[in-house]
Amino acid sequence: MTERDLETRSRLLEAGAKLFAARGFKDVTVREICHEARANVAAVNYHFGDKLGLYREILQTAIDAMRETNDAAREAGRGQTADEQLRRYITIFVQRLLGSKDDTVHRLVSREINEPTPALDAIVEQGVRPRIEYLSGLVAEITGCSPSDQRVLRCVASIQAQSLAFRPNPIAERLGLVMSPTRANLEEVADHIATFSIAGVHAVIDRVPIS
Amino acid sequence: MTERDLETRSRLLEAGAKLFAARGFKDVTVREICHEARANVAAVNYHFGDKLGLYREILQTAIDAMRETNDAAREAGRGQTADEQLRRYITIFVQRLLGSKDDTVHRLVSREINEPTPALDAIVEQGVRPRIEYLSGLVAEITGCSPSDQRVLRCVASIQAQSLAFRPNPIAERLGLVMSPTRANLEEVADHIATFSIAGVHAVIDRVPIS
DNA sequence: ACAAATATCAAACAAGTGTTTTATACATAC
DNA sequence: GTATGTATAAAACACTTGTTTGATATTTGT
Repeated sequence: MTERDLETRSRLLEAGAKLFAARGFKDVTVREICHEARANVAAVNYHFGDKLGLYREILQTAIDAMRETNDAAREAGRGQTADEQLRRYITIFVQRLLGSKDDTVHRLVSREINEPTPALDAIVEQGVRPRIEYLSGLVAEITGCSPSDQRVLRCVASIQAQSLAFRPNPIAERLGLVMSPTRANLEEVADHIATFSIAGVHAVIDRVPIS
Repeated sequence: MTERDLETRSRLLEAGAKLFAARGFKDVTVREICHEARANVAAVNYHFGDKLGLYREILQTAIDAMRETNDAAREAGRGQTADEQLRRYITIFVQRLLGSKDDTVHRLVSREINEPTPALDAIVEQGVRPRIEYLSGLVAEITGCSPSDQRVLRCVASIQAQSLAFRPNPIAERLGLVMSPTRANLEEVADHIATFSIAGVHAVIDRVPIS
């Protein structure tokens, strides 16, 4: 491993992350990646075995970022009431999701959801499951139900779905619903999701007596 | 146009719809479609000009189905209170989305959202925009805000996001959150989204005074 | 300094893509 | 019946894909 090697290797990782996030695994060619990284066409196969090897390594850094966000969002709520923990979790999550200039991580994960590759398992186990389990625990505490109660899981799905919905996307764009990533707007969105969701959780549980 | 012609043409449409829904526009080859339809490789180009022509025609039937669902969901709430109109709209929508055995339509639209083709415009204008505008009007009526109020639009996004979230997907599957499409479960999910959302809408508006 | 391992490069490979061509069957109209 | 427009078929075309090859630098260990 020479210094130059590391440089080429990391340039490939960087270019690959950018392109995979923008257009998905299958739609990006190794030639594009190598051109973007100013490397030879054979570079990907030499350094990562094959295209999927490069993708896996890129995805792992995305997964690590998910875990980090997860930890930060949990930490933000320590010692608070369950409602407030939920609010802070949503806030941190939305800020990371919508507020960072580089949302490569989330775009990668989002792509993986819609066109799974063999690397999906790692995302689910290391990135998504911890998130769902924490939210389930929180909603269970709020409602007094079991974390595995179907009503709890539905609430978690509702919360998670909203958090992802406010990412810029071609449809919202075409509808003129540009959610510009202003700092103020960001807080408003996070506040919206939190308020909307907390009220939703309470309503769903109040509607039917706790089993 | 002989009878045999019509048969081949419609076989191509059928096979294309099935395959495009399952794997998206780019991932399906013309050869696959023609094989599935027991037609020659040149059949697609002969009958539809090119691959995109076939896709456009398939997608148009999906758009028509969206409009039909939209109309039915509106009709279901005639003469009711705004809250009840919203509840019924969500119910109809969720039933169509999750309850039909053949969800080709929604899978096609979903794919188009995540990897847009030149045909996305038609979906947005004819399928999505009417839906958003109706929901905006409804939420505006519930809250007393303008339909173009940012808070109203955020609520609409929250509602729509939840409706789409409960579709079976590889991640929910891997997490063991199998939402089996039972009839009972279907009603529960629709009820959950409606109750959760109506409470959410009221909470979001109560929190900040109406402008 | 020299040999061995490592990294880069241009070129080619094998497989697959959408599309076009050319020829043949088929139906319908005159 | 023959001509005409339509539909199907096999083959080839032009191009792109991920990957491999073999040669040439470059760095490293001694």
